[in-house]
Amino acid sequence: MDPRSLLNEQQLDAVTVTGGATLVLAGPGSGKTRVLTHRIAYLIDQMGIPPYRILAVTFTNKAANEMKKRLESMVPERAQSVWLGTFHSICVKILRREARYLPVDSNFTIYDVDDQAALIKNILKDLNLNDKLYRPGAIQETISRAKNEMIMPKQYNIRTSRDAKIQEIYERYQANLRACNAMDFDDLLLSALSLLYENDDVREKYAARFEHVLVDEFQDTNQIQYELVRLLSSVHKNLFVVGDEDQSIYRWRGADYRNVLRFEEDYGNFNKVLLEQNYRSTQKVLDLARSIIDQNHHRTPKALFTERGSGSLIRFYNAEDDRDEADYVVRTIQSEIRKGTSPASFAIMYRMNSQSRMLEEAFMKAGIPYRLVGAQRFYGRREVKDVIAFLRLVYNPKDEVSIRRVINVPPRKIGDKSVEKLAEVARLTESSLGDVLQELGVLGSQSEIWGALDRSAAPIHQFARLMVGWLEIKDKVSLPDLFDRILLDVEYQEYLQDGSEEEVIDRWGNVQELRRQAFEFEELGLTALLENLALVSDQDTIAEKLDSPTLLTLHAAKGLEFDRVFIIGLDDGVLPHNRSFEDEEEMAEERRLFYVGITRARDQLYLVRAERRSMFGSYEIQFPSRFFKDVPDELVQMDSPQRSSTQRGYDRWERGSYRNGSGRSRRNQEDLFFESWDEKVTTTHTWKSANTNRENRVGNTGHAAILPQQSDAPQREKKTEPTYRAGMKVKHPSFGEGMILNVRLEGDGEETLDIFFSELKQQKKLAASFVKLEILH
DNA sequence: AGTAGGCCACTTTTT
DNA sequence: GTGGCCTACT
Repeated sequence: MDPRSLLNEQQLDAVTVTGGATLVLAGPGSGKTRVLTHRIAYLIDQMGIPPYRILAVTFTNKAANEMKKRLESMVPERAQSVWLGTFHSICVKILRREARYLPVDSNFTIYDVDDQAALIKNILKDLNLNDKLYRPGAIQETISRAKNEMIMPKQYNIRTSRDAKIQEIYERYQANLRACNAMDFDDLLLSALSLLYENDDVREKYAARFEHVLVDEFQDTNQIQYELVRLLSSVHKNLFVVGDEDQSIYRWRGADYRNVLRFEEDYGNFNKVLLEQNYRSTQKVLDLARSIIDQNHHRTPKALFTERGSGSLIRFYNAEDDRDEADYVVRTIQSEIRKGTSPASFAIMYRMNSQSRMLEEAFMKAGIPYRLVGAQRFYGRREVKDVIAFLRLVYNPKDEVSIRRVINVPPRKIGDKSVEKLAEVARLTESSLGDVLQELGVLGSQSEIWGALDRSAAPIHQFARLMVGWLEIKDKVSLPDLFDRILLDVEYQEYLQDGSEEEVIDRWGNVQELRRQAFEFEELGLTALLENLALVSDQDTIAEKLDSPTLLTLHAAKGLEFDRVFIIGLDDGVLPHNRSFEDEEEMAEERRLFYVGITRARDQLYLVRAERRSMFGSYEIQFPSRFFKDVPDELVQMDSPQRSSTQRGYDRWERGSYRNGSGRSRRNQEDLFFESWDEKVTTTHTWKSANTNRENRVGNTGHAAILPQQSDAPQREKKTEPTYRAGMKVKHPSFGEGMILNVRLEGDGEETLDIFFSELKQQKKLAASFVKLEILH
């Protein structure tokens, strides 16, 4: 293999650079993966580095698998010995090996968000906390954030009484994880890091082993991951990182692209290589990408260039509504396919998974098969989780979350009361739910616990015996046999029979898919299967070969490329998402997300938006994405019929006529609207009729193109001066007379009023633009 | 203990 | 619009 013939000058520099730390700043499509794989091959083949002394870390399994595949073709056999995987999988590998240093056993279970939520719910029940006030999901996120910042329960900063409660939950949560012999996603990284921090010999062992450490997508590392690679490369100091700050889209997950700057500080005389030649896109695509990303500050400007030629114009379609948007996409693809374009060359990208629905319907109607990445969440399906829970409790009988999940599946007359009783016994005997069940399974009515169980004793005993049976055979029979035995024992197939026919087929099909995986992992065993199930997301399990258009989120699109890319939902509030409106950094990230989407396209890019969009079952008027403001006119060709360029969505943005009508403020108004309505006034009815009216209006006029400017819809009219003052007396059509207590002028020009209504004897918060208030004096 | 019917939150993005 | 979850009934 001669790397010289396959690489450009910059790439070759990166591949062959020696001596310490190297930072490669790689623009999109600049051959980043090629550089990484070639470098690994080069180290093995030319530098004589033993493959097992190389560690390469990626963010997604997809990336890891891709690299594995390429490496395999370059240095056959030897490629397998390279430590190559995601941060999480590498950490698991280390943790299982070094379990003697850990508070868990080597067969620990990995808990996903659902498991975490289940655990938190149990704790909330124990603490008698209202799960409306303490939402398990929110607490889970809070704990996760703390862990990402390396804050342990004891260090948790308490400022409010709620913080105190959260700290208590956090503390119990960690204790329960330990008791369940389990780790959550964050623990995998955090425990690995503290293992290396606290045990010099362990750190030495790994750091001495890894002569070369390579990191992909370095801009997406968080603090913990940064520390991990720093420690793992601390002996040989051959750290090679590849990244692009413009493609950093995981800030919300703790990613900190400033790690690039930290790198520059921590490794004084490092090598820096810029990869600027783009091999993917046409110049038009790159021009657009550049005009979008150049609006972001604090970045290393890159001069991306291509030799692929100018290419065709970016096409823009301003859809009437989200159905029209989906129809446009499908229509366009259909006509291209008829012209001979391969269906697989298309990708449709969107901000939120929920946006795929309309597309799926349109594709189905057109009879075009499609490939959906993520979303559907195979692993989130009830039957899949059930079966995995059975396998997990066999693998790790301390796994209380899994036991609780399936102890009464299929229903065998074991209710909450009985489970709590068992859990109480476990607590008193300082054992686990699994231990208690095992004792019951073995001793039956001889067990001391038996007496306490009354009616549920028999069914519990039955389940316990099954469990003991599985534990006995788990090391003796093959994985598929164990799998079948469990399903037969609990009569799972029969259990799935109720429900509609398609549903049954669907569910059982999912179980069969798991069974197929059990066969696939027959050699590697239960540990590997469960690990794969925990760490490999749906994103990675999509059939590669399918010759169909791909539907995926912008996040999922990173690292991929397609001939023809649609980016849909370019509305303010969708992309950029309205949760980013308040925070400049988050807005910059939305822009990067858009940039990532644009740069996935090789030849043709389509930008699509919709003037109305159904959300939560009702229609909402949308305004064009503010990013349109940075799209140069000369790059765009209009695809919308009956539309002149002045009707192009973003002109309205320029006019500023709806700046106040950003998605965020509209959402707020809606919330306020709901809040302001008393239950007696049948909220939904009022709201629905408002929608129907709006719909009718659109229906009557036929085309959105000849609609009056949506932004001028009367109920959206914005004020720049407060109309109301505290102390004013007003009359509300439903609430009657009231006194204004407080007026707040939001940043977006919206007035929020606190009004005390004397008839209702109630204070209400109202959005001024939403209600017709008569000023009395 | 199981179930039906009503209520509600849901829609960022992922290992 | 819908699925998950709680409550109240059987």
